[in-house]
Amino acid sequence: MESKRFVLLDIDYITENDKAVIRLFGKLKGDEEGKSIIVLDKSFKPYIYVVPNDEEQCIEDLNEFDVEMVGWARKGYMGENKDFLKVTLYHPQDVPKLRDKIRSIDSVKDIMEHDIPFYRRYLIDKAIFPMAEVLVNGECLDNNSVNFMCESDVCVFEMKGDPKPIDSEFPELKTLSFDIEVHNPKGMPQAEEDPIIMISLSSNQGLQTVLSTKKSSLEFVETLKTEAHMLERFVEIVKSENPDLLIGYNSDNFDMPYIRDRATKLNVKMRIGTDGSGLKFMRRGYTNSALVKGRIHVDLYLLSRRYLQLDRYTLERVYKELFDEQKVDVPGDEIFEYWDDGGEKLKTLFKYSLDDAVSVTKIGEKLLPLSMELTRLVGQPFFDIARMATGQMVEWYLIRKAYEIGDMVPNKPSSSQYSERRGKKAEGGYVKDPVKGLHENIVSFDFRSLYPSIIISKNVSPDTLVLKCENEECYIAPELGHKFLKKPVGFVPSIIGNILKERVKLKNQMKDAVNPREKQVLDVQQQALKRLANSMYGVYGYSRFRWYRIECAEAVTAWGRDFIKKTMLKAEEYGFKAIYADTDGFYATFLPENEDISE
DNA sequence: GGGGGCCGGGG
DNA sequence: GTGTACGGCCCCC
Repeated sequence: MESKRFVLLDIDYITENDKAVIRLFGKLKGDEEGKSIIVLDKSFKPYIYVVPNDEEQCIEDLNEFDVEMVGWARKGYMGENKDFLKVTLYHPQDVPKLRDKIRSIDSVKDIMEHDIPFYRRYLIDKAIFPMAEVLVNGECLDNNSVNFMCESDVCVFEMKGDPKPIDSEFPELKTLSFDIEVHNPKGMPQAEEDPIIMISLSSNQGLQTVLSTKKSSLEFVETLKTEAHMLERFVEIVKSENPDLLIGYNSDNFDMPYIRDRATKLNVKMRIGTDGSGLKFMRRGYTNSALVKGRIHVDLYLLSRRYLQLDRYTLERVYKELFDEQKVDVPGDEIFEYWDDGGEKLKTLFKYSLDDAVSVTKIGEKLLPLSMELTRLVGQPFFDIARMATGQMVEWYLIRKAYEIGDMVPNKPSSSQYSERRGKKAEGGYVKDPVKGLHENIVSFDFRSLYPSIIISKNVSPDTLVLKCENEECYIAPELGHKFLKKPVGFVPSIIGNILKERVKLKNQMKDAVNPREKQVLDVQQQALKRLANSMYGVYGYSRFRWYRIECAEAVTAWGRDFIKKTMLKAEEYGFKAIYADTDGFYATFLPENEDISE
C-alpha cells in the first residue's frame, strides 16, 4: 500500500464493467509535487431514500426492482427523526431510470435525495473538498490497464478505503489563459468557413505566446505551417504547461465551440484533458459550458457578471474597471483587414491578440480567489462554482450541512409546486421616499447583516415554523403573526450563526496578521462567508429552493421593517429627522431646534 | 402593470 | 448525467 497526498481539482465518474468508478483529478503534493494524479474509487454506490406508506409491503415491492440493497436509515426531517428506506442501486444511471417507477407504486409515499449527481454525492458523503488537499491509500496502476488514454507522466492510482480530507492552505494554481482570433470578412465568424488565424496564450508563470499561420519579427509569435498545425501546437503547449486552470473570456460560448468545430473540420484531436480526453460540452439551461477533464475551464465573462456591477461586460470594459487602464483595441469587424494588410497593421493585431490573453490572466488573478474560497466552503467542484448562481451555492452548502448533521434533504419543487410558488412574493424591506432638497448635518444609520441577524435571533427556519404555539415559547412575527419555536435552534439559523461566528474569527485573525499575503487570504475567506450569509435569506423566498418557505421570507422582512421603523421613531425622539430609508438603514438630519424640513 | 420576447459576450 | 438553470430591458397591450 502506498499513500498519496494531492490538491483535489476535479471529480467525475466513468463506467467500467457496468460499475461506476469515481475519478478524483488532482495535483500531487510532497515528493512528486506538481505531477498530475487520477485516483479511482470503485467502491462508492448510488442510493436514494424512500418514504414508505406501508412498511412491509414497501420493502417487498422495492426488492422486486433490480436494486442492490434495501435497508432502514434514520434521518432528521422537519425537526423530528424519521425512518426512511435507503435503496442502494447498481449504477447512478439506474436512479433516473427507476425513480419514477418507484415513486408511483402504492406502498411508496415519496422518494428523497434522488437528484443529487453522483460526483456531488461522493464529495459530500466522503467529506472532501475541491481546492483542498486529500490523502488516499492504495496502489499505482499501469496507465495501459485503464480504459482512458492518459499520458505516461500522469499517475493513475486505485484507492482502497476512504479518502481523508486534510486541513490545508490555499493552493497555488497554475493557470493558462487563451484567446483566438478569426478571419471573418463576412460579419460574425462562421466556423464552417472562417479559419482561426491566431491562438494567444498567457500563463501566470511567464509564458506569453501567440501561435499564428503568419510570420512576424515580434519575438512572442510562433509561426506554424497550417491552421491544423496551430491547433496541434496548442494541444502540445497545454500538455507541457499542464495548467490546473484554463481560462478564457466568453470561451464557453465562443472560443471553445469554435476550436471544436475547426478541429473537427481539420481532423485534429484536441486531447487536452489530463485523462487524454477532448473537449466536452454541456447544455446548462440557456447557455453552454465547455469542459476539459482534469483541468478546470473557467470563463471569466460569467465571473465578471457576477462580481462586478457594470453597464457592459466586454473584456475591455472589465479590464478598465479593474486596472483603470485602456487596452489596445481592434474592432472585431476589422480584424480580417489588419490580417490581410500585413505590415504594421498585422503587428498591431499580434499585440492585441497577446494583450487579450494577458488581460485574461490579470483579470483572473483578481476574480478567481473568491470563487476558490467559495469552492472550499461550499465543497462542490470549481468548474460548477464558477458557473453557479449564489443561491445555488447556498443550496449545495446546506445540502452538505444537512448530511453532516444527519438531516434529510428536502426535494426540489415539482413543476406544479414551482408555478404555485412563483405566484407568491414576500413583501420587501421598508422604503421611505427621500425628502426632496439639499440636507445638512446628515447622519446615517444601518444594521449590520440585518436579515441574517433576524433569522438567528428569531430562529426563523422551516423546521421551527409552527401553526399553533400553546405550550412552547415562540417568536411571533409582526403584521402576519407567523410563529417560530424558540427552541431548539433551527437548521438554517444554526448554520448562519456558525458562518457569522467564523467570519468574526477571520476578521480578528486579519487584524493580527502581519504577512500581507496571509491577510489577503483571510480577507477573501471572510468575503466568501459574507456572500454566503447574505444570500441565505433569499433561500426562503426563491421558488426553486429546497428550503423554500414563504412564511419564513415574509417573517424576515416583516421583522426587518419593524426594526427599522422602531429605530427611526427612537431617533426622532432624540431630535433626528429621517429623510430617507431603505431596508436596513436610514439617513437623518439632526435638528436640535426641531425645525420642520418637510415640504 | 404585467406578460412575452430578446439579448448578453465573442470575431 | 442521481442534469435541463438567468435577469434585465424593451415593447406592446
